[in-house]
Amino acid sequence: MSWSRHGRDGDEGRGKGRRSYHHGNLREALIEAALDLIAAKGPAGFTVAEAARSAGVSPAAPYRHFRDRDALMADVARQGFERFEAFLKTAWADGRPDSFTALGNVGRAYLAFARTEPAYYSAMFEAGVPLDEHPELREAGDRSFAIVRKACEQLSETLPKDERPPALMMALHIWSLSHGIASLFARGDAGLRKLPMSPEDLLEAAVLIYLQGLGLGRP
Amino acid sequence: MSWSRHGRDGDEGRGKGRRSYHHGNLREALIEAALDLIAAKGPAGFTVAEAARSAGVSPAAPYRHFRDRDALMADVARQGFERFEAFLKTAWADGRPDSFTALGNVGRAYLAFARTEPAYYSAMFEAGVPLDEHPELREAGDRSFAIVRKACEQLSETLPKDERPPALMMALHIWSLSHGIASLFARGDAGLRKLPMSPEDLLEAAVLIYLQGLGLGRP
DNA sequence: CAGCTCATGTGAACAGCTTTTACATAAGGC
DNA sequence: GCCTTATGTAAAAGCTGTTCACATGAGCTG
Repeated sequence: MSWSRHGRDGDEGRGKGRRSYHHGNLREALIEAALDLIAAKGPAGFTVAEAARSAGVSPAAPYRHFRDRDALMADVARQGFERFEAFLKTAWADGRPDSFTALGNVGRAYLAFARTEPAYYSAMFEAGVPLDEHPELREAGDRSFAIVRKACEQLSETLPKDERPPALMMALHIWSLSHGIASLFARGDAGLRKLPMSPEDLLEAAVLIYLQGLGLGRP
Repeated sequence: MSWSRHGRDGDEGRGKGRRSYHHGNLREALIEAALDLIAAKGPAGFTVAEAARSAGVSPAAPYRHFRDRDALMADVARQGFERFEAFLKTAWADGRPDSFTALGNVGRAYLAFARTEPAYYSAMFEAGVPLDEHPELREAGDRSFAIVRKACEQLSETLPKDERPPALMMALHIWSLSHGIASLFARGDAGLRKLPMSPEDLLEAAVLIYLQGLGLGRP
């Protein structure tokens, strides 16, 4: 919340208590405000005007930093994918202690991200930002996917060469499963379906069964 | 498109060429207009005003039939779930020729619906209609899910009693997988990710591997 | 058929949103 | 110290959702 404005400190950060004409860090302040709004009212409830208000600037100011509403949303999503990638990478931990366990950790991390950062997750997957008009978004998404792909590759290679399933397909399956569970049962808290078990357990069971079917049972 | 207005015919249906004061079938005309708009511009692009315009009535008229924008969207989604249920039920075909094959047909039907009715699918899963405020929506969704559950039950029962996986869990897994693939790769045509295989093949492979893992390989 | 009632439409209005335009301000390099 | 340029404002146009009082006419009741 303390965006600091070029290092000078003062009593800013209290909503409209801004003194200088220039904000100093409006771009990030807007993204942060957008995140709060999306978390509170869903991706459709986010408005440029309210983000501007919450950053203490006029409704026109955001357009110095973003072409339009979609561009702001796309930037939120891009930032989300970057954090997502880092989060998954940490969970994967270069395949330690073993690729089987590590892949399970990636799955849990996927759901944990959807649950603890529902605003990012919404912007990334549910805001309907057209990927064709925001190629940087697609690339950021691909980088996240690459982690899962890498994990599947490494796990697949624990099998003898002629029994290895195609890693790309595995990755697509596990990604789809995780995304399905996340968007049906594990995003935020509003308007979601109830479940007789935790989403994490549901995903873990599915992955175990799936890997069993590939001949990749627990080592 | 020819809503017929109490059976009388004339040259209506040409946009604003309506003669009588009362529309006669506004409710359904609005739902149809909403579907077209959602299909064309996504769930966020749909506006009550434009739906009213396309039905040839004033912007206030829709509020005689729907409490607000969300209520209209929820009704579209409800209708979508009803068609979805019927569609899945047909694909299931009471488990013929055998429950294994029939479950595969249900999966294909799931994706086919998402692809051929992207507007319904959007309204059902991506519009962010709060389920708590529209219980009839949740119930309609549950009825669709029940088909998948039934299919899993019947397939599970082809195994000896002590080897049967819990049908509810199976159904959740397969539903999540289908939904994940549908929303990542198989809805409409805009802004989606490319795939090295058809979504149908991707899903079929996943389900086969999953069932294999449960000890439910092809009979 | 006359008349009443009620569902369903209209028009006008308000508030809020997105986005553009012309103008204001200040930061930083010459 | 001045000039350029990035970044802010105010005002406006054209949308939107939604509500209000009022208009219309379909169908029942007598």
